[in-house]
Amino acid sequence: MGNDNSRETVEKLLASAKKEFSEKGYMKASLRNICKEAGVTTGALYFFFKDKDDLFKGVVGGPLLELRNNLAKHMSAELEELDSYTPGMKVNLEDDMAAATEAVKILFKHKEEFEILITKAQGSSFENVIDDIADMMNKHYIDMFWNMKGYKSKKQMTKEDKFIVHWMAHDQVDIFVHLLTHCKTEKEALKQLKGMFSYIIGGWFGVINNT
Amino acid sequence: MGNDNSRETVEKLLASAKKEFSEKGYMKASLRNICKEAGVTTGALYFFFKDKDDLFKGVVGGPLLELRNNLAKHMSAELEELDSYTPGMKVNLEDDMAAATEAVKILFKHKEEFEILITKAQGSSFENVIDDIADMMNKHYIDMFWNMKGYKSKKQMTKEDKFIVHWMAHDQVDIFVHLLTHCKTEKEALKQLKGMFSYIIGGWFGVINNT
Amino acid sequence: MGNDNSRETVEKLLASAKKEFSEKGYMKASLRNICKEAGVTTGALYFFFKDKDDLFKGVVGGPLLELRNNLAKHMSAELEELDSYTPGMKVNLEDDMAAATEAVKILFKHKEEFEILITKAQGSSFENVIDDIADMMNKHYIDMFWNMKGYKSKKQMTKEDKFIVHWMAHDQVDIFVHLLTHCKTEKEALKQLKGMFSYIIGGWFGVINNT
Amino acid sequence: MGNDNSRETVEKLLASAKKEFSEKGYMKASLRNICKEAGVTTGALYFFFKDKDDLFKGVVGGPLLELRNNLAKHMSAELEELDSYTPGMKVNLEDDMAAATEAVKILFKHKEEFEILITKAQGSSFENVIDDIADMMNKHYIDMFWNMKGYKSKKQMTKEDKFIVHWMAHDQVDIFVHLLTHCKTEKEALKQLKGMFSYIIGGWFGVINNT
DNA sequence: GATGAATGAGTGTTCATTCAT
DNA sequence: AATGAATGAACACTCATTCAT
Repeated sequence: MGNDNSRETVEKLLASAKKEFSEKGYMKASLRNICKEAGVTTGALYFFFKDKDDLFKGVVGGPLLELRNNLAKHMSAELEELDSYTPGMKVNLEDDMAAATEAVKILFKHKEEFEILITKAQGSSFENVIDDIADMMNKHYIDMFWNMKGYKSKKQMTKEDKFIVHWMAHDQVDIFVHLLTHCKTEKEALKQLKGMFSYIIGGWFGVINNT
Repeated sequence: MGNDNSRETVEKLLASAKKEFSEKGYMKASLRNICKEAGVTTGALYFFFKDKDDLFKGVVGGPLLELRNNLAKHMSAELEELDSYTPGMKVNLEDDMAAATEAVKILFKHKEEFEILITKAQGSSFENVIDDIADMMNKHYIDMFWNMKGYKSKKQMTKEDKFIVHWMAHDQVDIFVHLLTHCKTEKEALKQLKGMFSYIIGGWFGVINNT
Repeated sequence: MGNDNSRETVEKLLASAKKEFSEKGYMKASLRNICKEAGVTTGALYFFFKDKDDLFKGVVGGPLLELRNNLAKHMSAELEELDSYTPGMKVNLEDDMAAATEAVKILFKHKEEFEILITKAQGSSFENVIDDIADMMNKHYIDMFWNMKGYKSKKQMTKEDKFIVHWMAHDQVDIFVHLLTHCKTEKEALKQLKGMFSYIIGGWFGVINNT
Repeated sequence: MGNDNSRETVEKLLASAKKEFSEKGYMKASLRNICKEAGVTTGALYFFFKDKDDLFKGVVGGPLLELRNNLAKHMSAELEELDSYTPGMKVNLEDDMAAATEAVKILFKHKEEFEILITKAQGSSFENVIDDIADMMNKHYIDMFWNMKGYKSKKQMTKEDKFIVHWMAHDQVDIFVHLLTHCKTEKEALKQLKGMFSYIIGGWFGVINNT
C-alpha cells in the first residue's frame, strides 16, 4: 500500500494536473492531456482520484486547508482579545500585521496552487472559495467594527454599516489576492504589505469618522 | 438586408444568448440551446455572428463601450483640470463623485450585461475586462497621487508607490463591481456610494501620511 | 426539411441500428458501430435521435404502436359485447380467433422489430413491454372470467381466482411470443394458432370446472 | 488452501455478488462494486473465480444443479413407469403433482438465486437457461402426449403435434417461473399450484380432443 | 436571410481484467 | 491467499462550426 511506485504515479499526476489547470483552467483542462503528460493511462488516474473535481482538490486542497486553519487560528485569537477591549483603546496592529505576514507566507509557499484557486477554479467545487473566505471574514469584521464604533449591540448596526463592513471584508481578502497575483516573491509581497495596511487602516478611519 | 425580419431574429438571438450566458457563463453556454430558445437555427446565428465570442460581444459590447466612453470623458476632463493644480490644493471630490454617480447609472442601466461581463466572461475574449479597466484607471490614479504628495515629477515615484497606486486603481474598480453585484437597484447603489468614497479617501490619506 | 438525403440517412441509421440491436441487444449495442455501419458520424445520429433509447424507440416504436392500437381496438369491442352476455351463453370464439389472427399478422409484418422488443430490450425503456401488455390483458381477462363464472361483483373474486386469471393473461401473451419466436413465417404461425387456442380454451375450462 | 479464511472470503464475495446481480442484473453488475461491498480487492476475486461469468456461476450454479438433478430424477422415473402404460389408461397426476411440489420447494429454497437466473442472467452464459430446461422437458411431454393420444409410435406425430407439445413443455416451465416470481413464500406457491395444474390439464384435453 | 444536415474531434468516465509483489 | 496498481479499450454523448441549398 502506498509504495514508492504508486506515490510516484500520484506525484506525476498531480504535477501534470497542476500544469494543465494552471494553463487552461479547470473547465478547459483535459484529463487525457494530464494523463498523457504524466505518462499514465486514464484508468490509473481514476484509481487514485474519484473524478476531475477530486483531482483538482488533490492539487489545491492541501494548501487551502493550511490557509483556512491559519485564518481560523488568528480569528479565534482576536476574538479572545476583544473581551478586554474598551472603546477608544488603540487597536493592536502589530498582531494584525503578524497574522497577515503569516498568511502571505502561506500563499507564497504554494503560489501556483493559490493562483489556480483564485483565477482558474471556475466550474469546480472550489469556484466560490474566495467569496466563502470573504464571508468568513465578514463575520469577524462585524465584531471589530462593532467594538470600534462603541455599539452596544450588533442589532444597532444600520444597513449602511453592514454594507460597508461587508465590503471591507471583501477588500481585505482582495488585498491578499492582489499581493499574490502582482508580486513575484514572498519577499516582495511582504514589503508591499505595510503600504496595503496603511490603506486599509486609513479606509477604516475614513468610514468611522464619516458615519 | 437589415430589414425588420432580420432585426427581429438578431434581437431574439441576443435575448436568448443573454439568458444563457447569464445562467451558465460563457464556457458552459451552448449555442444549440441559445438557438433553440430563440426559435432559430444555428445557421442563422452564424449569419449574424462570426462565432461564439462574437455573439458574446453582441450581448455585452454595447454597454461596455458606453461605460468606456464615459470613463474616457471624465479622465480627459480631469487631466485638463490638473494643469491648473498647485501642490497642496484640495482635491476636487465633488467632480469625482459626479463621475462615479454617472458610472453607477450606466452600470445599472445594463445591470444584466455588466454582471455577465464581470462574473460570467471566463473563456471569452472579455475575461480580463476588469483588469483592463483597472489598468486604464491606474494612469489616472498616478496623477492624483502625484498631486497629493506634491511630487514634481512622476518619475520620482518609488516602486512601492507605484504598487500601492496600482492597487488603489484596482480597488476603485472593485467598488463598482461590489456595488453592482450587491445592490439591487441604482438607487440603493448610489446611497452606498458615499460610504464607499469615505473608505477610499481614508485609504488615500492612510497611504499619503505613511509614505 | 426532411428531404431525400436526410431521410436516407435516417433510414440507414435505423437499418444499422436494427441489425446491431438484434445481434447484441440494447445494452451491448454500440452507437459507434451503428454509425460506422451506416456510414455516418455520431454527431449525425444525435441530430436525428435524442439518445440511445430514442434510437431504439425509432426502431421498435412504430410496430409496437400498431400492435397496441390493434389490441385496444379489440379489447374495447369485446367489452361492448359483454354487455349482452348471459351466463351459460357460448363464448364467441370466432371473434377471438379473428383478433388473434390480426395480431399475428402484425407481429410477422415486423418480425425483426418484435423479436428485438421481446428478447433484446433489456436496459432500454421498453424492457417491461411484455409485462405491461400482459397486465393490460389481465384487466380484460378479469372481466371475461367474471362473466363466465356468473359473479355479481369483481369483489367476490378470491385471491386464488385473481392469481389464476393473472397467469392466464400472461400465458395468452406468451402464446404470441412463442409463435413469433418459433415460427419462421406468418403462414406457419397462423397454422399453429388454432392448436394454441384449443390449449387455452381447454385451460379455461379446466380452471372453471375445478374452482 | 481451503482454510477458514479463504472460505470466508469466498462467502463474502458470493453474498456481495448475489446482491449486486440481483439489483442490477448480470450486465450492469460491477465487479468493482462487488469487491468493495465484500471488503476485498479485485485480485482476490480473480483468485477464486476465472471471470465475471464464473462468479455468476458461483452464485447460481449450485441451486441450478440441484434443480436439474431433481428434474432428471423424476423424468427417468416416469420413463420407467411408461413401459407399463397401456393406451387409454389414466395419467398418473399424483406423481406429477408430487414432482411439481418438489420442484417448487427447491425453487423457494433458493428463491433469490432462481430469480436472478430467470430475470437477471442476460449477458451471461446462463441467459438461455429457461429455454434449455424447457427443451429438456419437451422430451418428457412428447411421451405424455403420445400416451394420451394412443399413438403407437412417436414418429406418427405431425409437425403441428410437435409444435403444440413443445409449447406445452415451455408453458409448464413458465408456470414454475410464474409461481416463483409472483408468490412470496413456498406455502403460497404450493397453494396456487393446484389451480395451475387444472389449467394445464385442461389445456391438454383441449389439445387432445381437438387434434 | 436562413435552413437542416452533417462533421469530427472532443468530453469525463467505467469496465473487466492482469500481474508483480 | 491476497494486495494495490495499472491497463487500454470502450462507452454515450456534446460541442462549435460549416455549407449546400
